[in-house]
Amino acid sequence: MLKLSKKTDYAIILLTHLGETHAPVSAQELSAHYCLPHPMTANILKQLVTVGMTESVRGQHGGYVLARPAASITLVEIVQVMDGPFTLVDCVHEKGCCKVSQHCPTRGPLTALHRRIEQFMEETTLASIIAESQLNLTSQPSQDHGITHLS
Amino acid sequence: MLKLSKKTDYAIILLTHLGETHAPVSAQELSAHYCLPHPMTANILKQLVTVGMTESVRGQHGGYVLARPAASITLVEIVQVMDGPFTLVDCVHEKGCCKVSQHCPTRGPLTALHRRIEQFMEETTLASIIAESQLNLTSQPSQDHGITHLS
DNA sequence: AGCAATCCGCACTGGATTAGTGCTATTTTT
DNA sequence: AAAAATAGCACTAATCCAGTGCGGATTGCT
Repeated sequence: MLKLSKKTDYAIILLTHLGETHAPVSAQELSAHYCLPHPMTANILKQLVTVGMTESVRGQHGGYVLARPAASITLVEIVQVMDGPFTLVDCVHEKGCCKVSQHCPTRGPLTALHRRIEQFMEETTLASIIAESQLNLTSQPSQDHGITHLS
Repeated sequence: MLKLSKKTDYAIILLTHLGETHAPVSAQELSAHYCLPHPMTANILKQLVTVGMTESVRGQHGGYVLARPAASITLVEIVQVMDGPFTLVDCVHEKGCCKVSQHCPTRGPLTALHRRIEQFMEETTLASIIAESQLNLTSQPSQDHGITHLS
């Protein structure tokens, strides 16, 4: 199913929020603000700390902040942290059998597709996501509702 | 997990094979040739018939052939048939809650990514896949083995 | 006529992955 | 000392994918 996991989706939202503020934001605030289940939010934020994308401030009035500039965090990195390594297809055809399809017909086009997706996700940084979301805020609120559904 | 299902992968391989031949090919031949489980192969081919991508020839010496010219079958179509509708994220934020994030920060960049992937998969037809795979056949067999692993 | 090969359509099972939950400890501020 | 917050576990439930199986219909060969 060519889709991003919810965790990845949540992570992007949370990181975007952190990138827009400077003071630490607690997991509770974030989950309340975006109507996400608290434990989920907490887990994701913890995971982001372990990979060095965010830093945590403990104690009362603690919370999370970005550990690195938003421009240095790429979409591909977020996806790989939350979703695991990005592979369009795992090459099932490794076994000695089927020597005929050593040049598997799918490999060429699928590696091409893979690279395109990867490249775009490398170009897309958290900073550009934030920039784009703020552009949308300044435009009309309920203008483009018909296009919001993907596919 | 941003990846194609095996069924989709198999379907591409099978369709590619059908696109290269003219006589009907049986499910058995195909599964033997690519070392795929027979029932799987049969199921995929059946499904491709129901959506009009292939036609079946019953009886002895029967099998499957493409129902349409390879150039008219796009990758996006194959993916959607086997994997279901292509949506990068299903917008979880539909409920009345969270009005603040009506312009969800992820929507902009993710719809952009979505459209790029979709566009590439629309441009990629079965015919172009076949063409590319035949190009590789003429070149050296074991030249580009290091790049075969995606990601 | 009969047999064998093949497709047809449906339903089922097992395993993996995702989504989401819970609890206890530790740190910091008040 | 109490409250607010993160840290680090491990666990459960649900969904989805991969793969299997079977009874039936159709066609070709002998």
